[in-house]
Amino acid sequence: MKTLTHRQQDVLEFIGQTIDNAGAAPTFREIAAHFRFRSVKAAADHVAALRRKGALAGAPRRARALSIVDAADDDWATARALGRRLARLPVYGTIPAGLAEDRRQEARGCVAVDLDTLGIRPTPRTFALEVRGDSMIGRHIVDGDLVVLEHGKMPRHGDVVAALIDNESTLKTFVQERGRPPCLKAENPRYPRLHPVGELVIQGVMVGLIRKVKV
Amino acid sequence: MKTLTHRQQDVLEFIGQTIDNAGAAPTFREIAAHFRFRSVKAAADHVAALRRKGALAGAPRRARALSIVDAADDDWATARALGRRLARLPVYGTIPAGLAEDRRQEARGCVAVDLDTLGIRPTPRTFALEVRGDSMIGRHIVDGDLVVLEHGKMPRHGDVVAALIDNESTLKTFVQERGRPPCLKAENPRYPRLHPVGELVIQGVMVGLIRKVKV
DNA sequence: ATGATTACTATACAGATGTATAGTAATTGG
DNA sequence: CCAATTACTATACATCTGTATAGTAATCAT
Repeated sequence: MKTLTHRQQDVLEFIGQTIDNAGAAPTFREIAAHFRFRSVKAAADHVAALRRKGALAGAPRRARALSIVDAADDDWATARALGRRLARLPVYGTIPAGLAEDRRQEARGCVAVDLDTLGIRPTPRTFALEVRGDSMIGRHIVDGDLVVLEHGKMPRHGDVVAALIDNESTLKTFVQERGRPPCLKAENPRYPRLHPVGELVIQGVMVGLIRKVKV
Repeated sequence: MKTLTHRQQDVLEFIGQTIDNAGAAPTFREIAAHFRFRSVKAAADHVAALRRKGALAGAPRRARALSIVDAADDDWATARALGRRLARLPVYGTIPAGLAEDRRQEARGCVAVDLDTLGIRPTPRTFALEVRGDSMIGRHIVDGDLVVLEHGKMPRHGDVVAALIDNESTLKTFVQERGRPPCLKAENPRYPRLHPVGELVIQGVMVGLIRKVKV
């Protein structure tokens, strides 16, 4: 990655903020107006420099077609194709068994999650679960945490999964030891039960976590 | 929500896909070309209808400035008022003492965080810190977690704060007992030291946490 | 010292783009 | 039946927008 100058970072940040706030990239003249450039070319030059250094992507000759290449990525080229997107994930208290079509009806609310931040690809079966209780305290998941899960994903040994037990969604660790049938383990000594997987439905595999701190 | 006609849903879907793929909304002429309209007005009429019904937002008279109002929401009107906002927070490995102007130079990268999700108001002094080590394991903050902090906020008893100790940012719990000077406590029995607050700089108070699960 | 890069001013232009007017045809609700 | 809505065609226009040419000045590495 080529280093950006201070000014170029300012311009990049303004473009990013405009995309986030207004939903579309600014024009050269809008950039020039913001920085009080008297010439459009100044903005165009900066954008050209940011393009050359790989920080900006998007087809030329098109209005407002700029998109940011995420600075957190090591490889600018691969990130260029992405372009940040937000997903609105339904939040459940308990997940109904089938996870049917009318999920929104059952959802308690919605969370907007930045997908690049969590590093996940969104599927229609990605959802969030508000954690109740401390059954997963051993994995440092506490009451009130928002766990992002993916439905239909194959769980691997050690993955945290949501399972329907006693008509309630509970988080458990998926245990798969060779020569034995897979089972679920609670990460709290107060809940030492092992549940065989065959008898229950695994509703999702954990891919991320969001914690709000009450202030 | 007013119902959309089939054709309007087609147009809406095309606009959404273009935004996702190309990073910017299509122009009226691009919409017309895709649907093989011979007149630009056809596309303009559709967009006007989608605007009227609340499915599309964005300033008029501006090129490619359309943005989709999320269909997952029950009430279009409320969703429009919300307008999701993202903040780009700089991510630090270690925070320099002063938290000076040229923060970006020191930042390791950027994370986009949805503010409504974390329930915080962004300030220019909001930043993220990637957690190294397990000094806060007692508060269920583990290695690799992304802690969102606010600089300049008054810490209260029990708040998690970032402090500069031995030229490195460390997370500690702020302890304020009456009749005693405030001090910092590590939430790990292996680091039992208490640091008096007067001798060091508190760089931020924790307001949120993001955890990516490696899959 | 010299060429390259950065960071601009000033002006200009072709084509892209949103918007408007005028009309046609089909469908729908009252 | 009639008015409103949908779904377009055809043409036109002002202005928005990206790009270009021609400079100036400062910094920096060779």
